[in-house]
Amino acid sequence: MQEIEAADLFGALSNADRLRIIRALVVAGPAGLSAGEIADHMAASASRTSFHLSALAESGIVLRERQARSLRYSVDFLRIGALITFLMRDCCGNSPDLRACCP
Amino acid sequence: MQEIEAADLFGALSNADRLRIIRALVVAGPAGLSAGEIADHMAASASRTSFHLSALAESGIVLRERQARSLRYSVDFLRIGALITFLMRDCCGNSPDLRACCP
DNA sequence: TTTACAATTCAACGAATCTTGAAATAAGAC
DNA sequence: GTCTTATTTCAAGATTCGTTGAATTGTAAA
Repeated sequence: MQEIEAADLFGALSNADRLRIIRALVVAGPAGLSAGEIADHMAASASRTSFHLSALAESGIVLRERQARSLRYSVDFLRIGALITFLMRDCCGNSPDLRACCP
Repeated sequence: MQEIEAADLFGALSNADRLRIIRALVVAGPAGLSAGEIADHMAASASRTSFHLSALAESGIVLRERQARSLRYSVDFLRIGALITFLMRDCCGNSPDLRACCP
């Protein structure tokens, strides 16, 4: 992963609303959640939720698929895993100090 | 770690210049680098480098210590480790899918 | 085809971020 | 003390981000 791509992914994670969305999607599992369910979960407006979902989808952290009238979102674990790998290996030199801090 | 704190840390990582600074500091090891050495390494102006260093220091990802006329910066591995732990455990539910993606 | 529902897009605005170059601060050398 | 070096801070401008509410698109049901 290149630095610019990693920076974009970190940018997608740099907002508390978006972190809460990701957590909800992880709990939901592979089936994911609809945009409306996510908005309910966050007690946020539809447009605000959609704004954040678009940021996550554009970065590739979440996947989106139409299902009848709803759009279903789910987490892309491969992408998050690639980001963690970047942080530990490419960015932080796979340092023993870091490994020790991340059990 | 709380969501807002994690979001701030991700924000500190959401810039390619700052990722390059971190990489240089990791390579430099515990001794760290002075602000001037970092600016040379990045081929960026002193003020621009200082702006990004302040962002990293304020988030706590890097530590700063005066040494004669220089300010010496170094990485705080504990803080990065705590962020990775948040991402894998608190945010992503310690999912086996994620563990599998992050060897 | 009309109606209702699900979700996004748009327009507007304020807030935050990033860059640049000039000015100010901090610390040591002379 | 003055001078020099190292770094930050300031001011200005451009860009991007986040929120709100209204308008729009897409899909299915009646």
